[in-house]
Order: sequence, then structure tokens, then C-alpha cells
Amino acid sequence: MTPCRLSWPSPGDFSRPPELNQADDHGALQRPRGRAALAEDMGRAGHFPHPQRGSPYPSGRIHMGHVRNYAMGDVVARFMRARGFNVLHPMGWDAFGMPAENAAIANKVHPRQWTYANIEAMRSQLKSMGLSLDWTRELATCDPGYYKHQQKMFLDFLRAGLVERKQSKVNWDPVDQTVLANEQVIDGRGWRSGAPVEQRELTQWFFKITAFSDDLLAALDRLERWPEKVRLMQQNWIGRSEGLRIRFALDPETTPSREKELEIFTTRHDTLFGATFMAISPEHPLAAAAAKSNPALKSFIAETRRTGTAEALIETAEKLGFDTGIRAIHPFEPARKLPVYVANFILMEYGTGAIFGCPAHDQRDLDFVNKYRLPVIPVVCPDGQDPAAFRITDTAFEGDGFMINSCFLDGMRVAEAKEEVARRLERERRDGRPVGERQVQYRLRDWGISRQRYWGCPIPIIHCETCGIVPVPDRDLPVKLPEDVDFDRPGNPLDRHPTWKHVRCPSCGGPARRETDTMDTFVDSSWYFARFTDPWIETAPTNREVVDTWMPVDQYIGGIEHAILHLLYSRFFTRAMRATGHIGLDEPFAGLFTQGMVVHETYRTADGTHAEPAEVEIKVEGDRRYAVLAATGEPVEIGPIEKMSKSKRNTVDPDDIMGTFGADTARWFMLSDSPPERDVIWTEEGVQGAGRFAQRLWRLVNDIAEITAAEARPGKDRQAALEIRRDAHKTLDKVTRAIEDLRFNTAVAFMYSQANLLEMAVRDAAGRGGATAAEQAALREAGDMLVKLFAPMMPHLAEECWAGLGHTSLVAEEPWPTLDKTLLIEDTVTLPVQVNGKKRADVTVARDAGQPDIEAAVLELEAVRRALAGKAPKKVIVVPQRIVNVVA
RNA sequence: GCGGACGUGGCGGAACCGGUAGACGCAAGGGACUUAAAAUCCCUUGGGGGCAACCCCGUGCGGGUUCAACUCCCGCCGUCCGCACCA
Repeated sequence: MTPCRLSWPSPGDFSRPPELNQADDHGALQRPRGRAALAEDMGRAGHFPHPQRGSPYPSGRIHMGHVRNYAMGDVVARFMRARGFNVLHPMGWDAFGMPAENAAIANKVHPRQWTYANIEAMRSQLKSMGLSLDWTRELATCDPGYYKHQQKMFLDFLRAGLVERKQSKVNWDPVDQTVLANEQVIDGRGWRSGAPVEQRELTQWFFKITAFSDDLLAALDRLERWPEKVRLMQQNWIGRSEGLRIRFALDPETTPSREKELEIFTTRHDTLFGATFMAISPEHPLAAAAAKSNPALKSFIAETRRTGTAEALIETAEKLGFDTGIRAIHPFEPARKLPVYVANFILMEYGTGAIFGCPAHDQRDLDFVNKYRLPVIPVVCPDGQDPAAFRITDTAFEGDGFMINSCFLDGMRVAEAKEEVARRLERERRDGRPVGERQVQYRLRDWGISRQRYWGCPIPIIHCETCGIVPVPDRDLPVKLPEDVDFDRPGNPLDRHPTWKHVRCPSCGGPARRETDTMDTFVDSSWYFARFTDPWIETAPTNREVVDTWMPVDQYIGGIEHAILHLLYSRFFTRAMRATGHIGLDEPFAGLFTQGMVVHETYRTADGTHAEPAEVEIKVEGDRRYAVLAATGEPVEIGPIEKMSKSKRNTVDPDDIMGTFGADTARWFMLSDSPPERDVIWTEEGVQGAGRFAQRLWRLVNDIAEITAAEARPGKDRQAALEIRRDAHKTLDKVTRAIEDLRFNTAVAFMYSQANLLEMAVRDAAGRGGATAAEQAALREAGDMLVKLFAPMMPHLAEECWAGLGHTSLVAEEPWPTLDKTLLIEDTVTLPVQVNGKKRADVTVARDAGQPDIEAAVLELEAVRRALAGKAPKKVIVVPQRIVNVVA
């Protein structure tokens, strides 16, 4: 492909910049390499930057969040390429999911049609950004050519024991007769029907992510290029805790039929003597047994199912309990009988679904106890407190201390008491088993992947009445989604399809039916990075030689909202792929960066509706800033700055922005204003400023081209030329390090400064009647360098500038400039001088001046003498190359 | 509720490992150019005091450590994100 170059304006006309971004397929800007390059790629050092939305959901239009994400990824890609790395920079589509089905229901459009139309639209939008992507690797997860491999891996995982079926809860809409996602449950009701949601148990497919709990946790320490906060969030999510399982005997007189004991899990066995009640989950078998003869309890349990399945809702709901009448016997004090409650905040998924409650040392237990008027026994006394006077009323004491009211534990520290309780209960046996057993418990639950929806990857399983669960043979993959489906009725179209699910059993040939659940779309996005390394191979999910060469992804860039689920699932999936021979490593992402969102002001009209930024005109009068509707002049209230969203109507359309300002300006602004990990506020003024700077660069480059092409002014003074070179190399050094650390906003600031300096240098030389030969050489070097520095961020403008400086190559293919370190070293150094920690003066000394020389020079300073008022300083602290502090 | 972050001028932010707080940009004000406007260029711009030199205060709030704190420690307040079927 030949580079498409835009015309340089006629000589002398430098008032207008070139029309930017007309050429979408700048040859070297977008880098298709294709399958033929696979062998070549493997022989070279690889760098694999990957936008986390490297497979965005094809919603129809890109939004500014995409622009920011891809701009960052592209800077890294271009920067690394310039530094000699072979870069894999792919793009694809995470194309399954609910919005396609919603569109199908709302607009009678087939999900496939809707999705592919969106992909077309978004691809062309992305291309106008000038991203250096390898489009030959493009993939869509809804393509049978992709999900075929996913089905294969599902079966491999099944054979490896990493898949299982078990019961789990879903949100059930009793009117629509359908399963709802958490986001479809609003205030406990189905979003479409408005009917109160119920929890329902379904048998579903799970990936056994808990098989890797320990490793997923331990390996976090080795992910050195991940943000600490993400590692911490994952650590807490996995939630390893060491505790004790304790079997409480139940008082037979209070207990239904065969139930003899209640097993609980605790991490606070030191507080066992402080236990005043037991609590079990509404789904606990004991709760069900007790409810059989207790209608009130039965309806209480039914009521708890109304909350839906979202943990945030369960946890924030009012804490409710119901006394079952059952009494548990305290393991150390058989005379003490503890009431067993069913409580709506005990999760069956964690531990044994049962706890003992120690209100004095757990806030939630205390709140519960205060509500149901149960006793509180403090058993841990804070250090320095008088145990006799220590009372707990509204605030539980959760810290360390010494044991009280605890029989043989009294006086011990918390840790000692835990150990003693564990030791005693381990020794004590009942029915041939120890009463207490130490256990490592994880909060992490297995990954339920079943979805009762059409637009997802079919789970390749056949249910046979005689053979049971039969995997679809590899030769029959992919199990394709049927095309002829209707969305007229709620529920899963696969389930009610007239023919699709009826098949012969591959094992016995008898009548059987297909699994109608499809996979969670998180599965699709848990391995696309691996597929990108060889998306052409048809016989296997990955080409081992290729995938092991490229992986892991060097730099993954995405939003913090993915900190846990997507990233943890991908880490699991990679391990599972390794266990089944599809990849040779555990960790998919060596470097992770979490970017902030793009936010914007909101505008509210008098009638309470939101107005779009494009409809609003901002006016400024002195200090007062206000908004009106552009069409009518009607005043508009400027609301809070919020994440761009359709509902708040505070979005700006990347197409509009790029059409008005050009892609380079949009990219530059996205990178310039805020640190990349923080939210960036989209403002019209900000993007205009970025546009002005693009124009300034253009003029500057033209001025440099002009002054260096003119005849050199005779002269021997090399100082000016040296200064130009020093500034250029200092900037190179700073920008390089900033981009290495992904501090794009500071890289931008350094380039602004350098442009200021270069403009001044050009003007100074012009004022002297032209540049000397030495200055011309220095300006040429500095000009080339500046263009190379901003090229990763504004690729189109950079190509034009590069050509304008007389080069015939493409700057996108040029190496990064080489730093001359000798230019960074100055002969003298200026140190700030403080008196008692406050800056009073500067002192300039030789770079290698010794401490006594610096001290002497500092004490001579007028400001220092004034501050000391004739007295001798107490101390003079000299931090070499940094600062001097005089302590008066 | 649990977990995680963030808080610096009028605004976005900078400050490497505890060492000059406010780089750079935006906005605003003043000036130059222009018949005029736009564009461009120059100057000013944290608050207070002073003719000036210069001084005092200042990084959400309250304490602490240090020669020195935006940075470290303790306690608050506020905002945002995640919570397993949104992607």
C-alpha cells in the first residue's frame, strides 16, 4: 500500500494546516501484516499492547471512552515500534450479549444483523482515528469460526474436570417467565413486566475457578506491572481466610426429625464464649427442615427470596432473622443453649451457610442482636481497659486485646485463644469425627457460565435420557445458533425452537436434546487475546508456537470497572487453557493499566429533561458562566459532571469531534488534560486548545523549514545552537520517560514547553537576521525530534510535518531519536535555599562543589543573613544536587 | 453493608525516592496588530498585606512524626467505582 500523502500548501502559504485525516488508510499508519508475516514475527522481539476493549461491544457507535482507550494503546504501539519492537496491535469485537437481543425485541431486527451492522459502522469510525491496527486479525466472537474453538475448549475443560453442573440461583420474572440479569431488576421488580422478582434454583454449568483459588491469589505477587489497587481488589475478592469448622450439636428436643448437628465456619473461634446465637442461610437444609412444620418460617424464607440475587442488595437490605426454635449446644458449655435463627444476610455460598453470632465483636451480629434483644457477652477486652467496666452497646470491638469471660481462655491474646480453641476442638471427637477442623476458606465462588439466552455461544452438550450428559463430538463442532428465531415471546428462543434442540444422542443414537443454555459473554472475552496471535488457524483455538511467542500481552489498557471479573476470569481461563494444552503460560497480562472515564457536564432544561452538549451554547460574562439552548435561547441549568451516558445525554459524538477538529486533535486532547488513570472532563475549550496547538506545531515546522532552507548567516557563536540542542535533548529525555510510564499528560506538557522554546529560538535567530550554520543544524535536529515525539499521538499531522521538513520516509517508520546524555549535564547547578524549611533564595554553585563550599556560599546570601540576624545557624543541611536548608 | 480508590488556584492538572507547591494547558483581565472582527503575538493572574524590597497564609478537615510533609502516621468529612446474569 502506498502512503497517502496530502498536498503541502503552495510555497509561502503556511497560514493553513493541511486538511487533516482525509486519508484513512495511511499505509504505515494502519499496519496489516497478515498470516504470511507469522513466521517473520516469531523471529523478532515482540511487544503486545492490547486495548482492553480490544474487543469492544459493538453497540453501534464508538464513544469517547473508546477514543481515549485506543488513543493510549496506539501511542504505546507506535512508541514501541519506533524503539525497534515488533508490535502486535489487533482489533476485534466482543459481539455476543444482551443488547442485541434487546434490539431484536424492540425493533424486530435479528441479533446477527444488528450486530454486524454495528460492527461495520464502528469499524469505519475507528479507521478514521488513524490507529496503527492490524486489521487482518480482526475477529468477532459471534462468528462460528471463533466460538467453535471456545466450544472445543469447554469440552476440553470438561474432560479435565474443570467444568461441573450444579444448582444456583437466578432472578426469575414470574410474569415474563424468564431469567433476568441483575441490571434488569429494578427495585426488586422485572424491568419489563414490573412483577416482583423471585429467586429460583436452576441447574447450571460452572467453570471451577475455585480449583485455582490458591494460585490465582499467590500469583498476584508476581504481577509487578499491575496497579497495586487491582491486585488488592482481586486479593480481597478471592478472600482467603484461615478458620475453623465447628460442629454444634443440636438439642434433640428442639430439632426436627433427623437433624443432629449444625456445622458452621468461623474465623473468630477465639470469641466462641461470646456466642449468643446461631444464624443460618434461608437456603440451608436445616432451614428447609424446620420450615416443614412451621408455616410462619416458611413464609419468612419465601420473603427473603424476593430480594433477588445481587449481593449488594442482600447486604444493604434490612437485617432480618427468624427464630426456628431450634437450640444448639455450646461445645464447651453444654448447659448453654443458643437459639438458631434463619437470617437473610447469611449466604449459602460462603463457608457452610451457617455461623455462630458473637455480637460483642462483630458489628453486623451486634446490630442483629440489638434488634432481636439477645444478650451480648464481651470476651475480648482492649488493652488498657478495665474488664469489669468494659461494656458493648452500639459499637462492636473488632480489634486485638486479651480474653475475658472465657473460662480457660481468660488472659490470652486473640491469636493464642484461636489456637487453643482449635486445638481442643480438633482433639474432641463425636461420631468418629473431630468436632472442630481447621479449614482454609475462600470467598471466591465458581464461575456460573449458563445463560438462558439466544445471543451467546451454545454450550456443546447433549442431554440423553439413557446416556445422561453427552459432550458433542469434536467433529460436530461448532454447534451453531439457529438463524430462524423469534423474539415475540419472552424466554429463551433456543428452548422453544421447533427443531434445533432435538437431536440424536451421539453415544446411543436415541432421542436426545441439546443444551439450550449459552455461555456468559465473559467467556468470549477471556481468551480473545490468545486468539489474536493466530486468528487464522482453523484446527485449534491457538497455534501453540505462535501464541507462546507473543503472549503474555505486554500492556493491557482498560477501565477500572474490569478490575475484578474480566481480569480474574481471563487469568483463570489462561490457566485452564494451559491445563488442556492450548497455551504455555498462566498469566495473560504482564502489564496492566487502568484508565479513567470520559466525563462531561450535564445540562438540564426548565422542563427537567436533559439537553445534549451539541444543543447547548455556553456563554461567559466576566466570572459568570451560563448555558442556553442554542436553538431557542432558553436558559439551561449546568448540572454536575458525570460519566458520559445516553440517559444523561451528556455524550459527544467522536464522529462530530473528528469531523470538526480532526482525529489528531481529538486524540491529543484525550491524552493531554488528565492523568490517564483518572477521569478526563471533555470540554469544548480543551479540545479547541488542542486544535490550536496542532496549528502552532504546523506553523513552527514551517518556520523551521524556512529558516533552515535559507542561506546561513555567517558567524562562529555556537552558544545559541548549543542551547537549542540542550533543550531538545532534555525534552526527548523527559518525553521518553513519561511515555514509558504511560504518563501521557506530562509527556504532552513537555512537548508544549519544547514548542515554546523552539518558537523562541526561531524568532531569536530571525531577529538576528537568520540562523548560522550551527543554528540551522540544531534547529533541524530539534524540529525532527519534536515531530518524532508527537508522532505517536498525532500521526497524521506528524506525517505532514515530517514531509515538510524535507524527509521522504514516513515518520511512523522512523526510529525513536537517540538521546545524547552529555547534553543533559550542566556545569553549574542552582539549589533552592531554605531557612527553617521555607524557601528564601537560590544559590548557584559548580556541579561538583563540596559541602563546605556550598555552606559558605549560602551563608553569604543576603536573605540568609537577614534571617539569621547575626546569629550562627544551628545546622546547615545540604542535600546534594537538591536543596539546602539552614536551621536558625 | 463489604471491598477499592480519589480530594492541590476560577478550571484540568505538575511536583522523580520526604526537599523550591502551582510546571504545562484552559479560562479571565490588559495591551499590540486590524477600519472592524477572527486568528496571532506580548504581559498579568493562589489569597492577604506593603510605594517597594519583602512579609504572612495556603495542597478537603483535625492531630502527629521530621531540619523539611501535597507526599509518611492516626482520626474525620466528601466524591466516585466494583459486588459475581451489563460489558
